[in-house]
Order: sequence, then C-alpha cells, then structure tokens
Amino acid sequence: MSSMATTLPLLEPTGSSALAACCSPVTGGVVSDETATTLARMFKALGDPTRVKLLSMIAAAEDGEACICDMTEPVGLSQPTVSHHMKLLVEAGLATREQRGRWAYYRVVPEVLRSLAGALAPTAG
Amino acid sequence: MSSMATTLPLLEPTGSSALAACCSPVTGGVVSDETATTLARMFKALGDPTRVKLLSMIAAAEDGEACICDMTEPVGLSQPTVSHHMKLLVEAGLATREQRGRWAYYRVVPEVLRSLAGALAPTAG
DNA sequence: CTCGTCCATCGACAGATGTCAATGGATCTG
DNA sequence: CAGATCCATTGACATCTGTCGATGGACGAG
Repeated sequence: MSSMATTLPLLEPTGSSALAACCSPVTGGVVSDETATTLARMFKALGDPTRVKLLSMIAAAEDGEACICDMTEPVGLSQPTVSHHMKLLVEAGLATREQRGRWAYYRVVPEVLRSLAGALAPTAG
Repeated sequence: MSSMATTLPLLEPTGSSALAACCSPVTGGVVSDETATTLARMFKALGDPTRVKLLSMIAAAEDGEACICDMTEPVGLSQPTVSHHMKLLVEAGLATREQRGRWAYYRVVPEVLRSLAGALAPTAG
C-alpha cells in the first residue's frame, strides 16, 4: 500500500465486467487478473497494422462510419480478410456494426478508446 | 481532406521512425502505413494479459522498478517465460532494462505510454 | 422472379506466439 | 576456487493468427 504508482494505473473494472472505469483510475496496486485480461483483449485487437488503419479510416471518414467495400481497396486486402478484422474490432468493443440495406456500416466507440487511453496514462497530459 | 476526424487521430511520426509524436496528433486523415505498423507493434506488446500485469506490477512497485525474480511468482509462470515477456516489452519500447549486479531491473517508459494514450484519444478527456 | 452486389462464414495453410525444461553465462558469497 | 543465485538463450511443441479462395445468404434493381 505504498501510496502512488509512478504511472500506468490501468483502469479497474469497478463494477463487474468490461471497462466501466472511465473515471476510477485505481492509482494504486497491481491490476487484477480479470482487468489484465480485459485490457489485453482490447490491446490485442489493436495489435495489427491493418486493424489500426481500419480504425483510423473509419474515424476519419465523412460521417464517422464506413462499410467493408470502402475499406478493402485502401488496405489492399481481400474482402473476407477485412470482414474478419472488423469482426475482431467489434468483438473487442472498439467498433460497432450496423446493417443498413446491403451495407454493413462500422463506427468506432470513442468512450472505449478513451477508457483504453486512460488505462495507459492517468490523465494523459 | 474533409476537415476534422471525429476521434482517434492517432499520432503521426513527425520525424521518421518510432513515436516522436507526443505533441502532433495529426487530427486529420488516415494514419500512414508506417505509423499503423509502429502503433500496432506497441499495442501488440500490450495484447497479452501477462504483459499487462507485468507492466502494472513494475509501475506499482516501490521504486518503479522490478527484477524478474520479483515477478515470476505473482504471475505464476516460469522464469524463462517472464524473461521472454519482458524482452518483448523492452523491444516494443514500453519498458527499459538495467543490469545491476546479478539482477536485471525493469522500468516502464511513461512517455511512451502517454504517446500511446494520446494516439487513442485526442486529449484523453 | 432473376440477376448482381455486399458481406459473413468455411476450410485451408503458412507463420507467429506463449509456454516449458534444459543449458550456460555472470555475478555475488564463503 | 567452489557453490549458489539471477537471468537469457535455446529447442521443442501446441495453439493462435492473418490471409486467401470458394461458397452462400440477404438485399436491391430490372
């Protein structure tokens, strides 16, 4: 119970699952196994260049959304592969999927990105 | 060249390599291939529960440092495995290693963590 | 109804990853 | 010097991961 960690407090899932901790940066002890697993799952989703690029493309898109057909060509990969990457991002909670007509529109989830950022740096500034 | 991305600007390696971009959050277009690769490499290092825990343990330690022998028991893995994980964290630039006598002391690199956080959220709050 | 478009799933496969036991190099202690 | 401790590297192995081509479902246009 020293007092204060130098950095990287990492968020604490105050409630139960997921990252409901956008505001309770624990500031102290070692992260729990459950939290480590949750964080790792999300970071792993970001651990591929293609997915980083996909996410940034969506965020930079006109209305903050994009369909698969808009992304295959820019990343230079097959449609199934892009679908696969997007599925991982959605499962990790970093993006959402909405089917509209023939198209599937994907969006980023800013709150989750912020929580993740908060887990890396106390106030990030 | 719309104007401004809704979120997730992701940092831009202003200079050449690594993340020298703690202050130029691009705010605009899609991240470059190089940047995506750089970011992904670091996120990938965080994409394992054990490494997240190791990092948080080091950050929470007395003097902000820890040796392998302090970490093997808490994470419940063999010494070679912990060494392996720490090597990955160091290679990713998230931690540093310093040999003192028989012990190897590891520390986190706050600036890198902050840059990474900044890549996820503009001002993180 | 029929055709074309958008997309997810399946099956396959090479390569990366996490883990361990065994080994050996450094470095303190006696 | 001899023994013990801390740690990295090696070799091995099962599993996960990224990628593709092929397939089929859902939807819109004619």
